[in-house]
Amino acid sequence: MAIQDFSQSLPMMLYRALDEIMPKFRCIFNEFALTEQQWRILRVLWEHDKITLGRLSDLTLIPSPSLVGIVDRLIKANLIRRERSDTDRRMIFVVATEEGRNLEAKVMPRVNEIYKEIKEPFSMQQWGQLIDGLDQISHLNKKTVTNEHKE
Amino acid sequence: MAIQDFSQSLPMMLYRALDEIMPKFRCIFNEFALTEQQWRILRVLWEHDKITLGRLSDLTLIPSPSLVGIVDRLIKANLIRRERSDTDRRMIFVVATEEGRNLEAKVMPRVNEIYKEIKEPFSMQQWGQLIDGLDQISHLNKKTVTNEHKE
DNA sequence: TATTAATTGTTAATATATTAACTAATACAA
DNA sequence: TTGTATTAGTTAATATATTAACAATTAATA
Repeated sequence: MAIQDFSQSLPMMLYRALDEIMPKFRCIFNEFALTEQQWRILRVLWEHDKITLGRLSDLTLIPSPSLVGIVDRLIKANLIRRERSDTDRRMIFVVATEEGRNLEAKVMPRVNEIYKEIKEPFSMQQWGQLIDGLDQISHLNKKTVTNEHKE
Repeated sequence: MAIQDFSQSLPMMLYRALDEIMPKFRCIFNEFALTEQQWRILRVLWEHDKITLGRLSDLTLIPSPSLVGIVDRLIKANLIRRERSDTDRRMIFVVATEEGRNLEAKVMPRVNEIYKEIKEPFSMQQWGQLIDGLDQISHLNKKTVTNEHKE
């Protein structure tokens, strides 16, 4: 017995959950003239002083080709800057400008407020189960729970 | 205490889960020269003989402006067709062609196979908790539902 | 009935996703 | 060292998302 009802399939449930919560956040981002992807990059830079484009792509889940343009626009907005590595000239670091860093104190409280609203109706156990389930999904290929036979 | 670690926030957990599972499905879609969105539309039409663009947008979670072009391309591929309503000339129905309907028997078994793989490492209880959690997220604005239901 | 409001779908402008191909720099092996 | 493979980032082409504005149709109301 596989997927019966499309609307109840895992992918659509995930998409629908995002479809429900992200507009709430995007309202805030728009107030600060940020797109969701731009915010993700700043959000990571608030936790990492200096980060390569590759790692930034991993942490934001923004594909490298998209990252190029998004970073360009953030630079134009004077919120971040590029910095080529001296040791490995292939690598490019991204750093938040002071203006970019200053945004954290303005945006985060608003975002945390919404986040709290979303989390509030859940019991601590329910929430934990949800996060654990999602975590297991996103590690399907890593922790091989199934058999690993040799030949 | 709100969001501490960006990577562990609900939105990023949801995005990461999708990022893990969707490429598996997209491989199959590509074999049939379908994009993910095109597949969603066909998937809905296999459950509904005739459906308006508005409702199709709701069920596929594809925004109306995007739907226009996606439907155009599906028509060009001879998989669906438009049909203007006689009773309310604002509405446009979308219907699968025979070629579109025939795809179901070819694609669904492959998709179900992947779906089973994803679901397999979960206990029935774990899976139920995950789906219930996602369902509660996507109904935050509608109604506060207590879990424990469904037969 | 004339006017206004709401609904359905579309167009337009900009930003991002997806896939493939490509450049430059580095690592590595013969 | 030379040749090759790998890595980090970019460019290109096409498809989709987001937001706003718009046209056509229907519904609602004075």
